[in-house]
Amino acid sequence: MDTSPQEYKTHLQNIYHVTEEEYQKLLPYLTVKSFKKDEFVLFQGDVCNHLFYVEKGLLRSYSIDDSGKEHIIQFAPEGWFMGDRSNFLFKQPSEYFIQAIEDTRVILLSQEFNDKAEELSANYRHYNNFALHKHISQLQNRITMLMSFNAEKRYLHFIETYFNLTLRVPQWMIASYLGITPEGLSRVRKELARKNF
Amino acid sequence: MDTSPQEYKTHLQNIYHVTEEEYQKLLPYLTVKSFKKDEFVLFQGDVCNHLFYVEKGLLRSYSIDDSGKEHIIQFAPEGWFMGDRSNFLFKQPSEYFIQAIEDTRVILLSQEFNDKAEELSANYRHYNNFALHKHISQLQNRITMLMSFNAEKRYLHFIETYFNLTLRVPQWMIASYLGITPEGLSRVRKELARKNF
DNA sequence: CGCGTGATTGAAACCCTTCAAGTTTAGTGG
DNA sequence: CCACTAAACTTGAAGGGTTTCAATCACGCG
Repeated sequence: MDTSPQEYKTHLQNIYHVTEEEYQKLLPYLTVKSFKKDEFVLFQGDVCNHLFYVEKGLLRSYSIDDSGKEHIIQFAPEGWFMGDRSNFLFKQPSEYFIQAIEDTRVILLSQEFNDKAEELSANYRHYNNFALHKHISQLQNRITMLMSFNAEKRYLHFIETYFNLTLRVPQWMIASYLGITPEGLSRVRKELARKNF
Repeated sequence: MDTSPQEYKTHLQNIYHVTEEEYQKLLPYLTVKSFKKDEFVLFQGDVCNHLFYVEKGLLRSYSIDDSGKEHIIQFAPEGWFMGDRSNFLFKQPSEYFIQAIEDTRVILLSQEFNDKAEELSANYRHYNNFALHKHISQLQNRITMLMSFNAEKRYLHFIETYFNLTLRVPQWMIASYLGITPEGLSRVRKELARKNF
């Protein structure tokens, strides 16, 4: 066991206002797991049976396209969720890898947890609905960015939105997330420095 | 009134297995509205108070970026939903325009409808959850496509996925959806014809 | 018929990638 | 703690895919 059950509770209280009674009923559906830097949380092709809540550390999810190129889908630092949401519910093989960028401790939430929590608490239902809509909003912004921003704008948008990550994530991963090459990003940064940004 | 209430029912039955009793309670939260070709269903900046279910016709949603360029977010033919999901729940001003590409009849679902339906029916909750996850899955695919496909692949992917739309939607709109210029798409098509595709 | 919109085509320009080489940084074992 | 090595980052030159701009063609509709 990685952490005491008490820690779960704090997280559920943070996530939504869980009662003691609900908490006792949900406890069996939660697991804590730790991953070392570079370790894989999920492999492409495996079924993603859990949603991962990052307690500490940093995860990334990415796919590999036909030409063997990596594309980073998402970063998840402390307090964020990670998972192949599109295949979690449908129990399809995941299209993504999930890997630890730092030593990371995650809470695993199973589909049963979700079902049970939704059954028990209207509060959780609202919270979950909120989270899904937030996710949609974020994906939509990403699409808009990919369609209308050039490399420089994308990078500026990234450091504006995820400033804390720019220091923890290697540059080539940021490039991959932005849909440009590492060389491309290097040149963008050089140009920004020249304009003494 | 555009259509008889009876038509609503069929749609709710299609969407999920609504009972007669539930249906009677939900009826007040639904409206039907018709739009002529090119008419606007929603303007950027307005609050999107409804989700739109397309009964007949075809809608598009799009944003306009800083340089004045249109970017098509989504098409919605019969049986599809349309709406600014990211701002519907949060009642924020919409970032998108929604416009009718053909004469279109839609059912307007208010937030109250959603709340009420979720309260009444576990069936609806599951359905709604399913729909949100499907939406996430679709957005994720779009991002992967934008990051790893060139113009030709994007177009081939489009006609494979939405073949019925290629005949109803003007070419420049498809180009906008794919994130390329109309000229670019024209050249892609020429090249595909040359390779007698 | 003529006008406006959409589609096509060509030439030049641009942004970004690719490839290759060099430099810096970070981690490991002696 | 230094030396060594691999990985990350930088830089340059060449090339490719797409855009931009402008002109032309095709078509549908009042």
